[in-house]
Amino acid sequence: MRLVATGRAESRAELARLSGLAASSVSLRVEQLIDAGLFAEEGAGASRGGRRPRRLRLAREAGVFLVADLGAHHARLAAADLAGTPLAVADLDCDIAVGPERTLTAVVESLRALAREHGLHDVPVRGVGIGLPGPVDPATGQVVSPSRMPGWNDFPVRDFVTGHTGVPALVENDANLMAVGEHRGSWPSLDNVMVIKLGSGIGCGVIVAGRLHRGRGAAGDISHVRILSEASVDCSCGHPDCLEAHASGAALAASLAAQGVVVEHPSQIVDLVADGVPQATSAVRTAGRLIGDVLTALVNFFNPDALVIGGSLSNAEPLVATIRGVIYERCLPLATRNLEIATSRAGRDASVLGAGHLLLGMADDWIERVLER
Amino acid sequence: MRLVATGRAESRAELARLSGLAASSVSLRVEQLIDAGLFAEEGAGASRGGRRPRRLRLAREAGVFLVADLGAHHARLAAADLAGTPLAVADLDCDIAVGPERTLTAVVESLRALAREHGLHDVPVRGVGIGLPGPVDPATGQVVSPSRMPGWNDFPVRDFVTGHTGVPALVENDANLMAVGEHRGSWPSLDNVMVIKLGSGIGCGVIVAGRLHRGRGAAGDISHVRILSEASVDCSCGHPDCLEAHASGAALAASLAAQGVVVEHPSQIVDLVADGVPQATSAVRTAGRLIGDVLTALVNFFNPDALVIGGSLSNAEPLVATIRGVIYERCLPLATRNLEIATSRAGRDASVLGAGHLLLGMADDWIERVLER
DNA sequence: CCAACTTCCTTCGAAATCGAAGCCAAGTAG
DNA sequence: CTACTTGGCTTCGATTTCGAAGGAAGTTGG
Repeated sequence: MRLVATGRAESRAELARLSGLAASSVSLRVEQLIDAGLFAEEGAGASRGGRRPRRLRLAREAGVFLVADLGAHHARLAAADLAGTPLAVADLDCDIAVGPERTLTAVVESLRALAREHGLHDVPVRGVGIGLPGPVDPATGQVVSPSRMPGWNDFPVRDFVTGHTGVPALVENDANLMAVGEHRGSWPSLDNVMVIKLGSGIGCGVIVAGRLHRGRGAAGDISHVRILSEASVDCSCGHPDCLEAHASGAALAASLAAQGVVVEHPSQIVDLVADGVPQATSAVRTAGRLIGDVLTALVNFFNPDALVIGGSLSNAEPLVATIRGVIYERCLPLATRNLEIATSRAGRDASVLGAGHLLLGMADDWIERVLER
Repeated sequence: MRLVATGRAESRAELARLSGLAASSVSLRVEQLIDAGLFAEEGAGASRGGRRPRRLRLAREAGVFLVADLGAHHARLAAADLAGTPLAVADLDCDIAVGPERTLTAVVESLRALAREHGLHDVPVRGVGIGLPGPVDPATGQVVSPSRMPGWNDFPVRDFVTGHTGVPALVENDANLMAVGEHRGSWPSLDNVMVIKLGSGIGCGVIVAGRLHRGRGAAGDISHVRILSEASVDCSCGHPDCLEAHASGAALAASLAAQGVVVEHPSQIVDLVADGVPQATSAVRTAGRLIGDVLTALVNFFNPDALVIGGSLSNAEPLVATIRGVIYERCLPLATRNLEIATSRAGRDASVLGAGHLLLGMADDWIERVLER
């Protein structure tokens, strides 16, 4: 089912090749899935020199996932099919600082409304995904010591959402969702990918051997590395000169404000850079150098196949160019020999795709239930 | 077979529990393995409240692995059982700079002699493992752009060794072997482990999700990260102020030599520190601070369960204490909350154990052949 | 147009795997 | 000492999976 959902297989024959199962076993199980209403047959595919395959796809009635990617003041909502492809999206203003109960209740309500408005009432909801701008304990689905989410510490987000919807819930850090989405959407054949999210904060998600690396829940933090800089700035974490305190969108906004240039959102910095405002360009280049320096050590250590730069600031070309330059200059040739450095391709829907992918990964339970019927 | 070799299972019942196979299937296959001479039954184990299990272990005649861990001027040789436990060890002086053919021929010959001398002539050799102090391409078993191994670049080490022995050969970076061995021997239940090898150079191996992370072959490099320091030193890699140029055993020896203290081998630095020679202690503390700074970023990023410090310098207590202090002070609390920082437990035999573990992992082919007979 | 491939998919007997039941050999409680 | 409990291991019929063979539906080249 996963092979069909990810688009890697479109026919029984491809399923057999990729899964390693015998063709006869594949046929049997595909038939079960069709009978259960999860798969649908859709015409014939292109011939590869012999009989044309009968194309398989997920049935529309197989189900949907509802996904919300929360930021500090904003949530991106989506209803997606089981492959993670968005069927309907919406934006919701909400202040995460009002606490988990109110925020999540509003989000779940809006997700339901979204699905209803787009004629999905007859399609069962198979899971809910929540992206949060803070560290999440994968075992419990709780937020742990978030810096900018008052009231959320140790709140059982997963249980709360499952309780209010009755379906499996996935709770994950926003950068991690983005990393899974980028990998699944744009680099599925690469094993090791690093995804940096440059927005008002600096986040990072890591794919190792094709799977999200969570560590003990804190993996992927790159924002509190000490950097070398002339001016000393204290970071919210209590240490001086963290990367985030110098190079995040929020830090850039503050430094621009000190020069008389007022910005409210990181995307406005991108606009200023595009307009050629010199203070903005210079600030962004400095940030790029700092971020690049930190990434140098991580690229040498982790030796990824690709480094993807996303988040709203990734549209500032000088920023990306500077990062790229620093990495190619300072890293070991062996580490950069085959390294792709690219900007996000999936864009804002990467997290939806990522959540869909992870939700499908925990779908074994309900799939089995559906098949038994 | 792997479960028995690693000591995780000692009876058919344990195999069934851990493998997920049905007890009846386990019994069948164990019988095959015993018939083929790979397993042996050995008395009864401790009762867990019912009938006592019949203990299983690898048969002596099942085979041995031959392992050589090469350094710049020295090789550690061992014959090990299929579990990686050393049955016989030896040391060999050899200069790696004479090139791969001569070095490997001598090593293979000495390994054969070692096995012969210890009465293992009747036991089949199932594989040969070679540890090298440079980057190895996992796909081809070749060394790639090693800095201190003249003549080895792109030499097909694996094919050469297989050609001269007729058995599967494993070629791997020395720090990687050590990492696998430490993980397998001392921290088998942890998923994510970082192992640092502090000797005349600085190496690092990474275990992610229980498996060795190789990246594109260069993963685990931490020695060419730029550090901040007053005195500028050029590194062999062409960049200034790499960690290795300041904090490796070789760098420490050079800096001590400049102060009139002559050392030839990193272990002598440990002796000097133990004797309380102030220049040595001070040098080692400075190195610890630099290494700790670099590790801080990596610990935040990778969020391991354990950080193991090995190599000959790991016996210098002030060095380890300084590293530990820097990490606990600078890392995110979330990253250090459950972090173990320990020194090597397996010591010099870690690489042997690691090679054995990896060789058993690629043993499917010959096991199948043995069973078919 | 036709024969000679290719590839896709299903059919059907063989082989592997499972799981319930039962036997075996210990510990344990009275 | 006996009866009961617990866990280890095997037996045997049911189920799943496999793989060779063959039919179906194409392409390719004369």
